[in-house]
Amino acid sequence: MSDTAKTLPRLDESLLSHVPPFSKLEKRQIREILDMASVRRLGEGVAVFEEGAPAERFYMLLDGYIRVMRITPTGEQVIALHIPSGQLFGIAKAIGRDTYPATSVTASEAIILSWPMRVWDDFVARYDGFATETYKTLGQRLGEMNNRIVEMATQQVEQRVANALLRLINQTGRKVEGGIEIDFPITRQDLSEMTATTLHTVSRLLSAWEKQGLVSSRRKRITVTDPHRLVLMCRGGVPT
Amino acid sequence: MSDTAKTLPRLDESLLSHVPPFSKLEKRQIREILDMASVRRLGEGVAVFEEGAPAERFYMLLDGYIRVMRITPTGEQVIALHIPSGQLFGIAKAIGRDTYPATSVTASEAIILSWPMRVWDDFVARYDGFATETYKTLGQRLGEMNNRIVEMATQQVEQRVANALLRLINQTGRKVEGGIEIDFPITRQDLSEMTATTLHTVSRLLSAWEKQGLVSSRRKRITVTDPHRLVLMCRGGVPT
DNA sequence: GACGAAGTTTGCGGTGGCACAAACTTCTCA
DNA sequence: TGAGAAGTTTGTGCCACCGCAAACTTCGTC
Repeated sequence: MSDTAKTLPRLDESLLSHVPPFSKLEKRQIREILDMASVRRLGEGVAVFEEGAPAERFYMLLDGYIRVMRITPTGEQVIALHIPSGQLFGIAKAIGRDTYPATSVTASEAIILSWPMRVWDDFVARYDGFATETYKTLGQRLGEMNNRIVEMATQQVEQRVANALLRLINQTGRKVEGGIEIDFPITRQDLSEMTATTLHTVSRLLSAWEKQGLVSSRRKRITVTDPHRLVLMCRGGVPT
Repeated sequence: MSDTAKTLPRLDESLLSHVPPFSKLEKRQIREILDMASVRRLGEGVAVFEEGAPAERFYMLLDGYIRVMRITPTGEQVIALHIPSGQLFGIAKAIGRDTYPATSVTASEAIILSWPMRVWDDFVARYDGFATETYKTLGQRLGEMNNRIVEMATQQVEQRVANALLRLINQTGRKVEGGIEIDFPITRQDLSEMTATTLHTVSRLLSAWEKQGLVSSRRKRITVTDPHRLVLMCRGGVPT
């Protein structure tokens, strides 16, 4: 289970000192927290925990990206959201659950800390700002889910895909020459699972947008070259 | 604003003593809480608060039903969920927000208590079990939204409407002769806004189901007469 | 009890985007 | 360097569902 945990060097306090849930703490407290943590370095596409499993640990993503997904009885996958580094995840206890509500998979190479769920209440009680910041990110995710529901209910596929792309570059975008690139490998299939459509339709849309100079893409990589015109796309606007 | 607040008699402790967020408290504490509360009795279809407005108060629904909805820039409405009596709502502070994330409208006549948001932190700190129970209902709502996303992404209209009906009778159902009735007035339009379809399609489905004896409906009232066969409908099963 | 408003039913035609299929490109690893 | 796997592109046919339209029913109200 915790194979790679011991192989890494002792963790430095600076790792957590600028991460919101811990930013108000003193060095001494961060030391305490780090000493309780396990570290793991994971490759791409590795499951951190599965939907329905007992929530025995909670996690902090130090580097990389996490994809939160659910699987239907018929085997279809739906991607709920992506988590960027610096956020807690798997915090079932915060919403009064004792099993994980969804599956978490690494969307890129990732480094994660984790603690046994039993120390959760301690964290909340002892560390100033921890609870507040945690519930703030919870609120953000809730808002995001809310938006997705509205989108799926009212928008066409084209607009949903455009929205998904914009959200990705906002949250996980990296400036490169000629635009903003999504910072982790993402396939047409992934994008289709985020927008409730098929990889074929996503492929067609991206091809069309590429011809119009809105995006440029390689295998598993997508760069948005003209975010502004992509925004217009979201409002149901017809191109050119 | 708070016109009807004073017209009601002094509130009895028994009102809150069995409601989860307060069930662990002593009579004395409940008295404190009630003395801080404003009461309002509202008719059907009245907005309690609007999306985006500053979250100045939080609410407890004592009787009736609340519909949580969002409105798109183009004026389309999407119903996010229904809240049954005994639950808190408008608890923006719990998710680190200072504006309401959605609009709340009464789905039936309703009686609501409310407190200024400034006492929220006091409630959390002073009253045992308040925070825990609050986050539990938050978790339930989150889970419900999550399910809706998966449904909308993977299921056909017929299955979504069946699911919505079942959810409604589970959460807000009332046993009547010949089945379980949804406990508040609900139109085809409402149902369509819950399932991302049109009132026409909902009407057609209900008509078909009525002929098959699955449901029976009058204007603004729907009774599920054969929940079991409706469950089969959700799995994509074709009717007899 | 008659009028209007609100809610419901039903018909019909059009279409967005899915299902199926097949070829092509890019990566990985031996 | 070559073979297979993984990911992408593109074409074709079709149908579930929406949009529009019109008639009908139920309810509230003066």
